[in-house]
Amino acid sequence: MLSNACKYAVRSILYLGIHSNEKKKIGVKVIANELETPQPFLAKLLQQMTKSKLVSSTKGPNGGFYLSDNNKQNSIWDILKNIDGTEKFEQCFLGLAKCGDENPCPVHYIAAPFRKQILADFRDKTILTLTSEIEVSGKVISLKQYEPLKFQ
Amino acid sequence: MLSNACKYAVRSILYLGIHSNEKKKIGVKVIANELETPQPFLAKLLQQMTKSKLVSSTKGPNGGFYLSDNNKQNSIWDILKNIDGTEKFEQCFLGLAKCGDENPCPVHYIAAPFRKQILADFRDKTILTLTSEIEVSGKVISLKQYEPLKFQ
DNA sequence: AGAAATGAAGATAAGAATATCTTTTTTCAC
DNA sequence: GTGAAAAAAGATATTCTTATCTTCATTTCT
Repeated sequence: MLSNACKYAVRSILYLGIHSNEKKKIGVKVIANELETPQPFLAKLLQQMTKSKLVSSTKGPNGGFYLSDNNKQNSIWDILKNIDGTEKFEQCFLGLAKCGDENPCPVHYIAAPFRKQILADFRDKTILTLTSEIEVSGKVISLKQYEPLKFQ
Repeated sequence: MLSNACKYAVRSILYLGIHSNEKKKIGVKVIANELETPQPFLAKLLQQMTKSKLVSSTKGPNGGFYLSDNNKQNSIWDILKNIDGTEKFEQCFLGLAKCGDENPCPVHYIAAPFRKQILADFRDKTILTLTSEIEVSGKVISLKQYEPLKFQ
């Protein structure tokens, strides 16, 4: 559904949302290791996201990546926009230019409601909301493949 | 969402479902032209689908592709399975191996219901059902980009 | 039987996504 | 200020998707 790049991006931002802040920065090596993603590839993604203000960073010793309070006000949708672009979610399922409610393709009414809902959810929830939810609910989340992190 | 290949595949099968039968076969050139898809690429796809019994074909003059009654009993899901594979729809949205209802990732409850529903719809409806729906409802469908086909 | 129409099969090419490697710049600690 | 740690930037490699081209095989029609 998402590209690998985008999956890594979302996961790394959620990871930073939970584990980092202005005072506690985290290096690529640690993040890549925790999330089990290819390290240099993730580095590129983090650079890109730093440029577009989704993530913050500082260089030098004790430097690394973190989310500022501002960064935490972004949504999953903002990440998708930056990495994959949003066409995938806004286009007709069969790639037809003129598909819409008045001119539905054969699977329009199967795919459209989903698209609408997921889009709304991804736009409305901030990173802060998401990470709070995770922490408050005490749910297990599985950012690392075989070693789910527990909260609460 | 789907690969181009898969979009072309679905559209060509729906097209054949509506316009072809054992007595009326249609050549690649016509299909590719009607659907505005790259011709040689579509040819490959149709060959592949013929091999896996999603489509029927005969060679020679007046030959071409068509859907047998059997072919029409397949579903959209069968096409996806054959072209893209179904991982995309069955995997966790963030690509996490252990994500599931008991071990949800942060966006699991946003993505999962949709996935479940769309999967069910695509599995349950046969090509025959879909094409009948299209014809019965009198709806406009837009298989060709700027010249929607009308039925009824 | 022979010619023409059509799909089948195989080889090749172009582009994007994925991934890595190397060099440069910045910052901190001493 | 010097050295080390870290991100930033740029160059390169690999794989997958998308697409095309060429040749072969089959069928129909006369």
